[in-house]
Amino acid sequence: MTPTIFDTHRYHYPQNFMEIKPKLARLEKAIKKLEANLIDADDAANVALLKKRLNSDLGLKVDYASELNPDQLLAATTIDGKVLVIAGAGSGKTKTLTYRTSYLLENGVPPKQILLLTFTRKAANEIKSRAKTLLTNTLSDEQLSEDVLPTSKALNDITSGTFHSFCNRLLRQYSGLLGINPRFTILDTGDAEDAIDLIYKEKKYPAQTKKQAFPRKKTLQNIFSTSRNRRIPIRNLIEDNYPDIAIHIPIIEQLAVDFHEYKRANHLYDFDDIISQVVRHLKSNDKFRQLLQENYRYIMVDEYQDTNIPQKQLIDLICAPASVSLMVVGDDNQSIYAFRGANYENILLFGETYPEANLIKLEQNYRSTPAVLNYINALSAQITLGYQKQLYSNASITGNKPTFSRLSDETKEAKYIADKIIEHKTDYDYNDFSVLCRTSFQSNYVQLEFMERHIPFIVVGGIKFVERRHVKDVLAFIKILYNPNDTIAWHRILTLFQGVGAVTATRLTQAINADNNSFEPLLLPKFSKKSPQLESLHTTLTKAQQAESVETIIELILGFYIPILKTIEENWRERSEDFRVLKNLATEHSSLDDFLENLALDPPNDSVATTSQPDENANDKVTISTIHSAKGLEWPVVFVNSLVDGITPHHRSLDDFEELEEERKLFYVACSRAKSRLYLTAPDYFASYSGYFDKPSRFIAELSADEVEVKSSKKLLETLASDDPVWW
DNA sequence: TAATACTATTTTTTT
DNA sequence: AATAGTATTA
Repeated sequence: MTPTIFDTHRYHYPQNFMEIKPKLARLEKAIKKLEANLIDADDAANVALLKKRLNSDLGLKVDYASELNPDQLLAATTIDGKVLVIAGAGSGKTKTLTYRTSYLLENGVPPKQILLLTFTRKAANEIKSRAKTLLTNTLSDEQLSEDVLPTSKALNDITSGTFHSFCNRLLRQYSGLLGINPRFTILDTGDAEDAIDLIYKEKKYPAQTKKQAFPRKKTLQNIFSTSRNRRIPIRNLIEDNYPDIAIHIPIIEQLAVDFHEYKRANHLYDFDDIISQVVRHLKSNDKFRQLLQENYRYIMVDEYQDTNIPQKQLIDLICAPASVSLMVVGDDNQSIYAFRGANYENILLFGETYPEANLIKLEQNYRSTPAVLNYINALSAQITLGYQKQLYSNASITGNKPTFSRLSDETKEAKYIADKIIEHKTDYDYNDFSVLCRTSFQSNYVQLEFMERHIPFIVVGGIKFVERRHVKDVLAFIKILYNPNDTIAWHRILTLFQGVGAVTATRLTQAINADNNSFEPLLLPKFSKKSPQLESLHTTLTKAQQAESVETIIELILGFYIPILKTIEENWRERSEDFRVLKNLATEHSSLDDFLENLALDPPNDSVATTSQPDENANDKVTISTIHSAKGLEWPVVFVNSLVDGITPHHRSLDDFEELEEERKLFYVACSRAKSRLYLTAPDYFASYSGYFDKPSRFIAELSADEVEVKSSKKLLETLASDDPVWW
């Protein structure tokens, strides 16, 4: 093997490899087991099987065999049993799911029996609409009117969406059977943090010590969520990952219980509850479980590598009967959501969970040039654990090798990217470029540079529309109208007023809930004397309650809220722009619950404020995105910046083997977005409160120069040549 | 006692 | 920029 680009001995690697060795051994065993059940399109027996499936007199309308490659064809037409499809980057995963959906319908599977779970609602809708096109466009008008139209209409009856939207619907639809209130509201992460904070302050737990501060609400929410999604007791989680706060464990454990009870009492569900509560009901309620097992007979799960334990349990509970068909699709190289509780082991242990399961691999890549493909295959080889895979392409033109350039600082790095975009602009549109960043902060210099150079761009990732303070405020009003028990929303609104603080807000909320959720306590002198606005809040809410449409409700709320916003935010005018977006969204929804559900579970990620020049070049823009938000997307020219060890991989992941592996996969995701040109860049150093980083990313250093062209500055070599003490 | 003004500290990725 | 803790004001 050719020597690596830089000396990797200069990086320190995690030391906990030995501790997790037994776990890795178990995973390896499960992988081997499933590899033995590989259905390979090269196998003559499988080819014969395919012919039998397709050549019989089923009268299939779509010509599956000529439109799919042999492996895709196997995946699309294997409809019985449990199957894992490993779909490499750019291997036509969505296409395969589309054709499989169409194949199921053509084989007479009732659409109501199909459940399609995806990572985003957009992905689900894309599969459905493409399947519809497939079933209608390929046929003559004559055929269309006869048998296919009903089939394509049937697509509307397929249950599809994200895990969260599916479970949310179940909870509301089966509320009677489950004995719960269907008019619950959803707490996003920020709301959950506020709730935890509120409970902590109300309960006045005895302080354990003053020496070590009690953790922040954000940390607490994170601990609770991770504990549930990864099934790790709070105590173990804190001892392992937050040793500083171990002294507070008893209170944190109590707080977790109180938080849970609080949510149940007030009909509040956080993101984790939505899934976990359904799982809990599935386990304990036989009727509910049987009902779902009878309803859903053909289940497809996309992005399986990013499922967490409760999501896996949900699938397993519904798919328990052998007769239920399950196909999970994913790429173990692209599991990048462990921080959110995703468990990369799920996809690796599929063969252990379902001993009879089969494996199909899609390895032909339709996205990248061979030069790019060589590079991402080399990256893939660095990933320790996973299914055997080698992406290949039939493209004849090799294309350009990815390049790695080191610039003196972040400004120069941004300039370099802008220069390259201008250089290539003659051959490409702005739409064809994207800049992918490890953290949203890493895009700041790029944004500034683009603004100066008048390069239009759109920012994806980072603070989202619904997380903006003023949007959350307005939504709080709507939540109250839907679920007057939403104490978190009440608290948010009441503390907006001068003269009303946490204490008054809590008392008032309690008074309202105690009065059968009537708004009358707002008018009680003991409260109304605190702020004159309480009375006008009462008027506004009462009017809004009688309003006909979501739009009217928002108009009423804005009339009340904007004057308040003026007093608390300097840039209220700018912020008010977002309300236009909100009103537009409102027109798309007929009911409050529909509107709230969509904002919580399928939030719009682009808002007006994050685009550079409104209207001008309206549709031709460079995408600046976090790597996470870029998953599943592709661009002809991709830049990956900040490739400094400490940013990519992130310094918080350097000490843990599994976390470092995830960073590696994250880099793999970034690079595999590129179709023909891949530019990797790093500044000479990066300095912030978190540390000083000046080595190029180890992910660059580990590879040989065969796959990547290094355009190194002198500084890079100097950095690596100096004999730094290891603890630097 | 409650609200708010001020100060020090901390910010990876997100359905 | 947001949060937590502390000091000050009503």
